[in-house]
Amino acid sequence: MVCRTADRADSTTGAGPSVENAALEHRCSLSSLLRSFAGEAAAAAVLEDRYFPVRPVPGGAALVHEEGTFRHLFFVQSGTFKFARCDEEGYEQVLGFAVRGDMIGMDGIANGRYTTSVIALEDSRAAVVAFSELRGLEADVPAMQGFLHRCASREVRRGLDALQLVCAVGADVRLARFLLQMSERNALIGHSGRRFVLRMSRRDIASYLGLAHETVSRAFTALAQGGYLTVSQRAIEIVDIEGLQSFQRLTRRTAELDAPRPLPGMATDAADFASPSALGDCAVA
Amino acid sequence: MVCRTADRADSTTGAGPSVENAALEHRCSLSSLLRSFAGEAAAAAVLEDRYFPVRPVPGGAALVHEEGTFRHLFFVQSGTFKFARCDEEGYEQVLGFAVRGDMIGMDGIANGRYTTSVIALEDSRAAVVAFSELRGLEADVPAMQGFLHRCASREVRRGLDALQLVCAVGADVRLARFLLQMSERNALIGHSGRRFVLRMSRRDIASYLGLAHETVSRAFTALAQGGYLTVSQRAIEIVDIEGLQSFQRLTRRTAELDAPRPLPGMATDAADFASPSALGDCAVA
DNA sequence: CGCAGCCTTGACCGTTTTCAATGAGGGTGG
DNA sequence: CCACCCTCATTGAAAACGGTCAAGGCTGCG
Repeated sequence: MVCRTADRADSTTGAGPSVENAALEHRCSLSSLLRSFAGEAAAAAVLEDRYFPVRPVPGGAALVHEEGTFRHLFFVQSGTFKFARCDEEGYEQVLGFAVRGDMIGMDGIANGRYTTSVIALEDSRAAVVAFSELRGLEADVPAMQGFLHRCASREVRRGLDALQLVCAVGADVRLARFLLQMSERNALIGHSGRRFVLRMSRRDIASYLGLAHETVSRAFTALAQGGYLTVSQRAIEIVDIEGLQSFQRLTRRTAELDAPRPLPGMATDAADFASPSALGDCAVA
Repeated sequence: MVCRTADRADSTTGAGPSVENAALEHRCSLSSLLRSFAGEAAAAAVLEDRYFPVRPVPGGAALVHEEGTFRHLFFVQSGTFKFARCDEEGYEQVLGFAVRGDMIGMDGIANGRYTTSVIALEDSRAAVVAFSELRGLEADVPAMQGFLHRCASREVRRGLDALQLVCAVGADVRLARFLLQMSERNALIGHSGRRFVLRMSRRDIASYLGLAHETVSRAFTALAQGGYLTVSQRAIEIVDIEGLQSFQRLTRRTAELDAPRPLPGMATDAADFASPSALGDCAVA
């Protein structure tokens, strides 16, 4: 499964403290965790540091199994994971991807079982934190206040973004949105937003976008011919990011924008708006 | 449309003000909140009860605006809401629905702004709780321990379910999945899972499923002709729920089921299933 | 009663899926 | 070291599916 990824090295050492010896390879401090997941300020506010084990996951192996008992949350340190569910026929539906800075396992809290498998796409590492311990930490460490809530909120938002990505448009627009999203996430963790290597197969992308993998392939060549990007296997370079962004806005169903509902009740709430101007009228035409 | 409702605005400010006379219509106790959202046990454990304002939202009006400042979480008491985003062309993408027992607003915690509009599909009511107050409650009231985490987890899971629903299949299978999901949620809140009335228009369903509304209409008649259900406008009766469930499993791409990956790293996670030691073995081969 | 949305149905056309064939890259074992 | 196998990616061609356009029925409301 390929680790010809020279570029991975730096990302590994990225946030951590001194990764000098083997011992630290497999541990991760609370402060470095907070640095990645809650910002520098929170990390600096940690007085008494603590350490968590880090689990290395070889490419293709599972970090979490669908239906597995929930006990831990995971924080991606390096590498890439995919979330997936299998229906009983064995068809695998990819539901998302996680890179450094993403939390894994939230979905398990409610019912005590994870609801998706989480599989490494390359050799990866994730800090392992028992949920119970994390809750104790939230109570004890001021800098941790609301940590889980913010992580959870991010997850929810990411889910909504993913939904919006998948819905409502043609194949190449979907792919454009996907690539822009990957670009953005790459940039967020300090990599290039213009040049990057996709760590997932075409088939994974296709599953995620709800398309046939051949269609994804064709969409790639279409975007390349459109001059938006160059593709060489999984290596992507976005050469016209603005063009791609405006292309991505294209929605097929432009006809429906009229839906001029006169709105029966009116009582929306000014209060939710900070500023008076507000884009308020969006929802309710 | 706009808010000629300047007067109503105060209801947003939450906790405090004039909830005096209309009284119980517009208030909701902490214990009843917990009953719906965390179970009877939690509700019974409340010693000192408290009350939250309940906001009535007429059908078609917005409870929350995309981009609105995050201050409150909402707990649906009655009625139905849809989550939606508008792209700049004005096309409305529906991202989900909420009924009694669902929480609204989680997505706002991370960045201080809501990321979707939330619009009532019929006359509805939602309890309004300031986030800050809720956090205080979690600290003070034992029965509230972990309340937000569980709610958040449910949201995450719901998002994943929605994603899975939308992806990867033909139109009528999507509709079948949607209806089964609605059925299940209806049953969860004590209504019939066999007969129910959809509160959203075909267009909303279509947007949610990423289809044209005509296609949704055709899918309804297809399922009806298949003998799975009867449809009269928005009233649904599922007559063959097992049949519908097995139909829903049909994935187009059945060819891919072969993908018999022997899963290279297998070491996966005995840890996740296994006992307490769990984290010890992070050094999975 | 008549208007306005909503839902349904039909026909046509474009996109995507499916089936099939080919080539590139990597790993394994002779 | 090379042949072989396997997976991944790409491309072509035919067929199916869903989208778009258009028309008509249904329901609720003024």
